[in-house]
Amino acid sequence: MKYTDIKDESLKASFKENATLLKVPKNAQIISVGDKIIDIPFLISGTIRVYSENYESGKEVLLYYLKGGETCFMSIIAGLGDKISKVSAITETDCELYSLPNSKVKEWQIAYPEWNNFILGLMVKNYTNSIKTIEELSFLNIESRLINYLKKHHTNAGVTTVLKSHQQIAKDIGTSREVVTRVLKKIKFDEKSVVNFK
Amino acid sequence: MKYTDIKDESLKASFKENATLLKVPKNAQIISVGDKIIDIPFLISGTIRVYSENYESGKEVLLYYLKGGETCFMSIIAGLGDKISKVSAITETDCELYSLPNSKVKEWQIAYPEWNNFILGLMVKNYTNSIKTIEELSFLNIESRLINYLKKHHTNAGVTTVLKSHQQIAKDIGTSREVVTRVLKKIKFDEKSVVNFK
DNA sequence: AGCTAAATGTGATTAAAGTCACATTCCGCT
DNA sequence: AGCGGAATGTGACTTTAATCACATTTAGCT
Repeated sequence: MKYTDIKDESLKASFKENATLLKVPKNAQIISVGDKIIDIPFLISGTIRVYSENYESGKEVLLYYLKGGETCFMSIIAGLGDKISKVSAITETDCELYSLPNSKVKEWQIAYPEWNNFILGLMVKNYTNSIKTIEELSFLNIESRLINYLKKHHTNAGVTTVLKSHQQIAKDIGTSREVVTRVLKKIKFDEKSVVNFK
Repeated sequence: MKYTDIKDESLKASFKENATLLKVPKNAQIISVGDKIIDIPFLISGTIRVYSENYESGKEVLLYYLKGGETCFMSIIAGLGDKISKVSAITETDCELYSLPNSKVKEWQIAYPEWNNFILGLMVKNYTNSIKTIEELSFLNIESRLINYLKKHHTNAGVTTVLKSHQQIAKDIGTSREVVTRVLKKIKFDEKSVVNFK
């Protein structure tokens, strides 16, 4: 469920009242590890990449992408907990978003049953997703993980088209550029492939 | 926060009223992938291992252990969502637990602010934990993962003592028994080691 | 004490993925 | 059209961990 689907008029009014509309340019570092989380972003348009990074190795893992109508569960978690972000987030395109003080999350849970449902829905979706990621990392080889990635991150509805560079894909699945190039070439010639290339 | 810390008398009474006390023997498969989740376990005593398994490879990954006073967040998630478990759980020792119909989780969230806080606390703890697992799987080699595992799963307060066989440890961190044996031997001789062995 | 099964130890080999080093191709720009 | 930087392609090599195939040790039991 998206925050844009909220029906309760009074809740909608509260949201408007407390949220600040922000425009953020492409490639802006919205959150870095260690930042204090005071506001929760509710995306109107654009794409935000939420990821975890390891400074020693320079490696990253994608946690999820945020698109219009979505909000960052990790920010909600940080806002409810110690307020310190364990992850980073960067805009991949120009973005418009509402910025909501994290105190509202808890406050509205008591005041608005619909908000409570919304948060529970986020919790189910995001936790399930993180378990899936753990399973992928534990059980699948790079080829399968790449195939899953392509299926998940295509842009057109029917045809699977990924508009990213091999480098970007490599960062998302936590491997190197060469490996992506090689495996991608292998997949092209394999029957397995459900993915169409340019 | 543990469920045993709940203060609200009326909530405590509701819990007593709706929960069923169960005794489960050692090595009982409490939940398997695909099972319908109707009840949420609240552990009184004993240890339950919650894990994800891959049938093709026979591999597993530990998600977490449950001990006295704890409850299974994955069950709560399943109970709130499609009710189908994506994970498995087995008792590692004889266990005593309260079994609570999953419908109460949502119901009490509205009725009892303390319950709402309890669920939010679980959410923060479990989500944070799952992100940590993702980071470990992505960034650390087996040696570091094993060290982290030993630190986390020791039994005595001061001295790190793990009472499991190499086979069990291997299952938990998703590798093979030989690798655990080898790495464990290496760690013993390394300065790195913070772990005491028998 | 002696038997057995479980647990641990270890070398050799294989497989998967990461790294290095460089060639080639593509694409935006004036 | 042509220049330059980004993106892709590829061989060779290294590293890490998994697998195989046994040997040895330990612990529980009568």
